[in-house]
Order: sequence, then C-alpha cells, then structure tokens
Amino acid sequence: MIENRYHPAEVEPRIYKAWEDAGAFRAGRPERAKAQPYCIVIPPPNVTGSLHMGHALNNTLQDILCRFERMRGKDVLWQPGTDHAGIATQAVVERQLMERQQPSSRAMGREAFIKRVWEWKAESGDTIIRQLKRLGASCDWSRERFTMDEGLSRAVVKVFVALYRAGLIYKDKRLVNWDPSLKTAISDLEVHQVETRGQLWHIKYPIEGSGGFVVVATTRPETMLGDVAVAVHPENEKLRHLIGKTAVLPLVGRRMPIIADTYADPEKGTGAVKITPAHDFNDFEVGRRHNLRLVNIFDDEAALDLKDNADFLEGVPPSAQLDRTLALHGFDRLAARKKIVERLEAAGLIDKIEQTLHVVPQGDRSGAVLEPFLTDQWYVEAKTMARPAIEAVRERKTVFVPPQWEATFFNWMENIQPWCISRQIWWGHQIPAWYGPDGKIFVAETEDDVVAEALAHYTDIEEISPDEGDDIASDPERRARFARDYLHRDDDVLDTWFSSALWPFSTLGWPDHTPELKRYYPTSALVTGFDIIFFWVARMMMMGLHFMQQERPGAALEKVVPFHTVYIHALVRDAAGAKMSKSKGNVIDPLEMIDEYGADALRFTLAAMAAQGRDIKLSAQRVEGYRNFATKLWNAARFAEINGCAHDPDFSAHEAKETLNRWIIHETAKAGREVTAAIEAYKFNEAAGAIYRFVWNVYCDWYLELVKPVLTGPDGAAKKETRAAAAWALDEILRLLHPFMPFVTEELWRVSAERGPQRRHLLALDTWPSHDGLDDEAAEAEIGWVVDLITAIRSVRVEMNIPAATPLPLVLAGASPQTVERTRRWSEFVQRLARLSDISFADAVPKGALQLVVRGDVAALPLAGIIDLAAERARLTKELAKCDADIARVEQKLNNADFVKRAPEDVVEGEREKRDEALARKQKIIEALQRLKESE
RNA sequence: GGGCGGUUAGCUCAGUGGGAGAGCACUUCCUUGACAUGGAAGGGGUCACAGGUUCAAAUCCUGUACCGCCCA
Repeated sequence: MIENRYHPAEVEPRIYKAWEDAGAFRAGRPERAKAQPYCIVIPPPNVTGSLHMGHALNNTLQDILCRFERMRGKDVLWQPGTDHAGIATQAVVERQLMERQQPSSRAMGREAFIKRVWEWKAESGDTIIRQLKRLGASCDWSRERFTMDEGLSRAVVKVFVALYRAGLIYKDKRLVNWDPSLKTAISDLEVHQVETRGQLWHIKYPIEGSGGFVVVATTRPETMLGDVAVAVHPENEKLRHLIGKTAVLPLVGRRMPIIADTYADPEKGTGAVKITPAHDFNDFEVGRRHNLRLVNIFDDEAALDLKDNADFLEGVPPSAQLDRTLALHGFDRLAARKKIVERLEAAGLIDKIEQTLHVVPQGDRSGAVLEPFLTDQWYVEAKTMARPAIEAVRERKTVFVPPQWEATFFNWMENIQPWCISRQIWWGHQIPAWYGPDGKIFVAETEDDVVAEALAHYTDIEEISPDEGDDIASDPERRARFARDYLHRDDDVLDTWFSSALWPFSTLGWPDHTPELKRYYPTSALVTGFDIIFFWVARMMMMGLHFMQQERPGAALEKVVPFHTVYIHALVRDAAGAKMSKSKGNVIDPLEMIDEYGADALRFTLAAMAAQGRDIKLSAQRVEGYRNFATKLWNAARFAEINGCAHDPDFSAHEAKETLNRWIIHETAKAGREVTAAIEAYKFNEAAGAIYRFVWNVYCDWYLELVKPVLTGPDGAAKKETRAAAAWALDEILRLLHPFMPFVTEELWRVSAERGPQRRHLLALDTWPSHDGLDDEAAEAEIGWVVDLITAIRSVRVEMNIPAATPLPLVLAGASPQTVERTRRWSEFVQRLARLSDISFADAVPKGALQLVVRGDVAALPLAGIIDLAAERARLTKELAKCDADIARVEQKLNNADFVKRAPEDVVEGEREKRDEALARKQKIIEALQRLKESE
C-alpha cells in the first residue's frame, strides 16, 4: 500500500542497499556478457573532499548516462575512485597536527608523516564515497580505486620511466613558479594572475663616471638586490645613448651593463628596465639572450638570502652600504621591500612613486604570492605529447560537447609549455630517480634495476671494484643499503595530476593486460567541468594516446584516445550568480538539500538546469519545486493504486481499444522519444523538461482526470483496459524518469507491484522503453477536441465570473455530425471537468447565451438574464480583434508573391490552413455578436 | 592585448530560419475523494542596440554597448 506521503530520508538508504545487495551496478554481470560495453571513469574526487554542488552536478549527469545506458541493456562500468590530492591532503593533515599540537611533519620525518596520512585516509577518506552514494551514484564500488593504490602506483612508475627513456621527461634548472608558503614548485596551471592595486617605484640608478642616473620603474624594489643589468630599447631615442655604459646598483655597489633589448618597451614606465634574471620570467629570457649572471637573493621561503651568497657578493667591493644591506639577511620579502625603499628614499634615489594596477601571481591552493624561483625540477615535454592529442580532436576521434570547448582546448594545447611535475612535498608518488655521488641519474621501475644500472656504471668507471659490485648485487640487503646510502633517491613526489592523467587506463588494470582494459577501453564518455580541461582532460589525452594502442585486424597498432566524448558542464553558482565559496558564505550544501528535499529533487534540479554552455544559478527554491514534482508523481501512483490500476500481463499497448488509452499511449511514446533523443544529445535539461511536462501536464492533469469516470464507473472491458493502461503508462514514466530520480521511481516500481505480478528486475536493471508503432493521430485529434472544449468552458466561466460551484447547461448549436458523435461519446467526461449540468443540441443558439467557438463548432451556455450582455460583447469583440490580427498577419505573408514562390510548399500550405481556420472562426464570432445584438 | 560566452516576462532561464515559451513570483477563484508540496483561469515581453542577408530573423552575418569567464 502506498503511504500518503513520500519520505525520501526513509526510502533512499533502503533503496540504495537493495541496489547494492543485488549487485545492480556491477560491471560484467553474466547476463550482459554479450552486451555492448559502456564505460565512464569518474573524475576522482579528492580524498580530503566532501561533496559540494559541483560534485553533485558532475555525478548526477554521469549517473543519468550510466543508468540510461544500463537500462538500454549495455554492460555499464562506472569506474569510481578517489585522488590522493598531494598538496591538498598534505595540508589537511599538517593542519590537523598543528591543531592537536602534535609534532609537525618536519619534526616527525618523512616516513612517519606518510604513515600518518595513510591513517587519516583510512579514517575519513571514504566520506566522499558515502556522500556519492547518498546522491544515488550507480558506480561499481567493487572496483573502487585510489591514485596511490599499489596497482596505480605501478602504472605511474612505468609511465615515468618510459617517458624518461623516450626523452619526454627530463630534469632542468630554470625558473619555476614557487610557492614560498608550501615550499614547493607548482605548474603554470596552478598559478592565478590576480589583478592587484600596487605601487610603481621609479628608482634612480647612478651611471658610472657621469654623475647622471638611469631611472627604472618596478613594482618589486626588493628584487633589485638581484639585478645584473639595465635594459633599454635599441630604438629608444631618449635613452639609447646610455647603451654600453655601466650602472651601479644602489645599496649594493654591483656594476651592471646597460644593454640593448627590445623587451624594454619605450612606452612603459621610464623606458629603462632593471633586469633580474633569477626573479622574473621575462628577465630570465633577457638574461639568457645576453648571457647574464643569475643572482638568486631569496631562500625557499622568499626571505632574503644574502650572507655567504657567492652569487650576490661576486664582484661587489666591500662597503658600508653593502654591510647595511647584508644586515637585511633573513628579512621576508615584504619587510625587505619596506627597508629598501626607506634607504633609497634617504639616499634621494626614489624619483617618484605611482599608484598602479598590476597582476600578481598567486598559488591556487595556498593563495600565497608566488616567486619565480630558480630550481632543479622534472618536466614533461608537453609540446611533443600534445601533438597527437590535437590531431585526435581535429579528426574527431574525441568530440567535445558542447563543441565550443574545442577552441579552448586547441588554444592551450598549441601553446603548451613544459609541464613541471616535481613537487617538494611528501604525500604522493615519489619520483623513481636515484642520484649517484657523481650526480649521475638512474631511473628505473624497481630499486633492484636501479642498483644494477648503478653498479654497472660505477664499476665501469672504476669507482667500485667488480668484486664489490658482485657482492652488492648478490645480496638483497646490501642492494637496499647501496640504494639508500651510496645512491640517493630523489626526495620529490609527482604532481597529483600526473597520476590522474593515467586514470582511464590505470583504473582498468594497466600495465597488466586485463580483460577490463580490453573490454572497457577506450571509455565512452567523460563528464567534467571546464575548469579542469587543461589540468586533466588534456593530460589524459596525451598520456592515453602515448601509451594505449589497439589492435586492429590486418592493420598496424593504432593509438587510441581515452574517451570518445568529453561532455563539459557548467559551474554551479548561487542564486545571484556568484561563485559559491565558504568565505562568501553562499554555499548551498548538497547534503542539506538531500536531507531536506531528497536526493531525487536535487538531482532533477541539476539536470533540469544543465543547459549546455550556461552556468547554473541554483537556489533552494528550485529544489523545492522539483521535490513537489516527486510528490506529484507519488500521488499519481497512489491514485492508480487506489483505483486498482495494476500491471496486467494481458495488456498490450498495441492493442488498446479505448480512445483515452490509445491517446495516453500515443503521448507516452512521444515523450519517450523526446527523453531518449535528449539524453543521447547530452541535453539533460531538455530530457528533464520532456518527462516533467509529460508526467504533470499530460498524465496527471488530463489523463488521470479524464479516466476518473471510467475508473469509478461500472466494471467491464473498458474499465479493465483503462486500469491496465494507466498502470502501463505509469510504468513507462517510472522507466523514463529513473535516470533522473532513481530513488522514488525504484520505490514506486516496488510498491506498485505489491498487488500485481512480481517484477522481474529492479527498475535499475529493467529495460528502457521503446515505443515503436504506438502513434495514434486519430486519438490525439479526438482528445484534443475534448481538451479544447473543456478549456474553453473553464476559461469563459472565470472570465464571466460564474462561480465554480454553479453547474451550467451546454447547448451545441448547429453541430456537425462529427461533433454530435464526439459529444455523445465524451459528454460524461466534459460534464465532469467543465462542471456542466447537462449537454444538449439545438439548431440555433438560444437567446442571451454565452457563445464559444471551439474548433469550428459553436458551444453556447444559455444564461439569459444572468450574464452581463455588455461584458459578453466586450469579450467577443476582443476575440474578434485577436482573430483579425491573426488573419492580417497570415494574409500579409500569403499576399507576398515571393513567399508563395520561394517558401517550402508545406509552409505555404500551413499558412493557407491557418488563414482558412481563422476566417471560419471569424465568421462564427461575427454571427455570435449578431445574435447577441438580437437578444438585447 | 587575445579568445570564448551572455544580454528573451518582475526574477532565474529554455528556445539553431516559418504562429514568443517554462519554472518561480503576481492576480482572481476553488477544502471538486490522488496530490493545497494541490487544482482552474489570467495579467505580463520593441527577444540589448544599429545595420545586413533572406520570401521570412529571438535564431544567420557585421558592428556597437554592457556583463561574465579563460588565457597572456
């Protein structure tokens, strides 16, 4: 028995358990061994994470696709898992240590700290997984993976070594984006350029032997300590006479050449720029062109590092001012800036200070101001690897939906820079590189391989005697000690996105040749937000194309893309369009929405709002609205049950006889086609809209209302068929709605079968409707007439202020035989829904009656003495005006010879029909007005 | 500076060449035996602006304005 309220909080956990108990989400179910595979890999949420609205949208859309394809009979694998999220997770655990006043990571040491992170992961790492289940995600949880699993780590090492050997991973000393708060390098993508109000200091640098100055402008005066030159544009009329002279760096005394370089834009600042190759990306390039020294003046926390800094001191004569500058050793960059500006001012070397807007690089994790910093890091040669990825998208082997994202993809890929993959943190995949005492690098998949290579090298150059080498090689313990003590493993770990880039194949078991890899790769679709196209999608394309190949009969191995379709969805914003953020306090928590309105309501809201290419402005009110939709459906099912509508095995939609039933079958088929086509096109909003309208505005508003007389009437063939048809249509609704609202539909699927024959499957495993051959235009025309008649009567009632409770008689005047026949068939239905006392026929319209024109018939409500004749005349006149406007518009078209000549035949024909209809209607209205006049 | 997107009802937004739509909000009415988390009816729009293409433009093209995002 269906309760009179739907309680999502009670139902959802029970339903989810039923799915899991039945293994409904398991890939490779035996009965689907021959089915077409369908695979989506989840964008792995961070283990630190908890479900936010972006996850809710992302996973709702994936779940819709997976449930849809599963019902279409495919063998679906939705591959779940989590990401170790190096920097983010390390930060969480470090913060926890601090809060609990426990030893810091540095204090406890690398091994103990990593152990600690694993403990934390074991304890709280599955929070997000539990939350995804609450959303209803139909992942195959038996295959859950973690980017630092043994298997996935093996894939990481294998890829690193292979790319290293191919020359596509290399180590290089160059400027990187350095985060001084996290004390690690980060990649270009993790840098945000933030426009900031600041000051532009114009500093006078004395020119040697002239008593004059060259003025340079900078927003970062403290970096002057690392200056090695001043540059002037070679065609700068005003300043080019300085080229070749020598400037002397204030506060330090370093002699610096004034060089010619086009980088010094004559229009900007003073036209002369200070060159600090160790602390600015542009200056680094200038320095390279002019073979300048690099003077690094910061330590890894961006504090001044001057004492015993040979680069800083080189060529600088001792002086009192130098000593005062050296006293700034250890000052943070901002404190140093203040001191340096003070001293320059005191020395009269500040020409002026301007207010300015400039961009400051910030780390996306820490928010810290980043420093260009000269370090050794590992890089992926992305340019080479990008080429096949670009080609694959050009050749449409991978398709972006919506397609405009391809431009973004190309734009970035064609200008791609080397990818810095090493991070100076501990939580992550430690780089499989070892260094010998001579600096020689050994990279291999296992420590034993490294030891073997190293021994070969060091015996070869006679650092180690062959005998000793043999001894080490033959003893596991000595090998380990050799690797640890003689060699030294790189301390750094890989960028989190390195392992994520392998996700589509590493989760399927690569590098092993697993059956899953063979069956589910390449995956079908990838669903993600545009913010990680570069971070993730592009890199999966690069890695996938490099490592994955497919055998094709009679052909060479072919490189294969990791996914056929990339669906890019929008960002979820708050109701005002602002990005949700904790600091703004405008976050709508998906779990709160689920608690309050149910997971189905949240899911449906997100799907209904997921129009391609537009952000979602979410509000609780919308969720509430779709909760009401779930309630509506629930009550429709309850109504069906109360009226004995149950699945009837004898019923066949193709053989229904009753017009009303043929009509709802026709409408169901139409809705089914719409929903199917929309999901196939990734138009989730259209699919949601189609099923919503069908359930509410067709099935509930009209069908259930119309069949009430049948269901409450005498038993018989019509009643039997109607009960079966109502149940049939409801079942089809449950199927079509299931991908969007899995919980309430599954529950109704179960409950509604309590009185009929048992269901063969859970709804999640049942079949997607196909409705071929169920269209019925005749039924549509007939019920359309009934609907129009009822609507017209209701309209006029309200318009003429006739109380709803007053039953009215209806007279059909001069009705056609078809109308008489239809009226006879539907009088009971029309009387009920239009609240009529009775329906009769007459040759002429009675005097003083309200007159309605419905599809060419005149329906009259005789209310002589009751109706306000003036109001009725006004109403009819207004209708006439509307009719005239229609006619005018259509005739304007039809009188245009070019239109008749050039527009498609069916369009012209359609306009003619419209005109004829409108003219006939106009005639009836004129007649009605005439009669009204006569009755006055 | 380069690129992308947006501008349609009071609000949030659908709508890819042929009669301007939805949800919410608003107004009026209704305890009609599934549902008031509901039902019925209704008001409300120069589709940002200016040109162009076309028999026909919210829709295609060009430009302008404003808003947003990405990249440098």
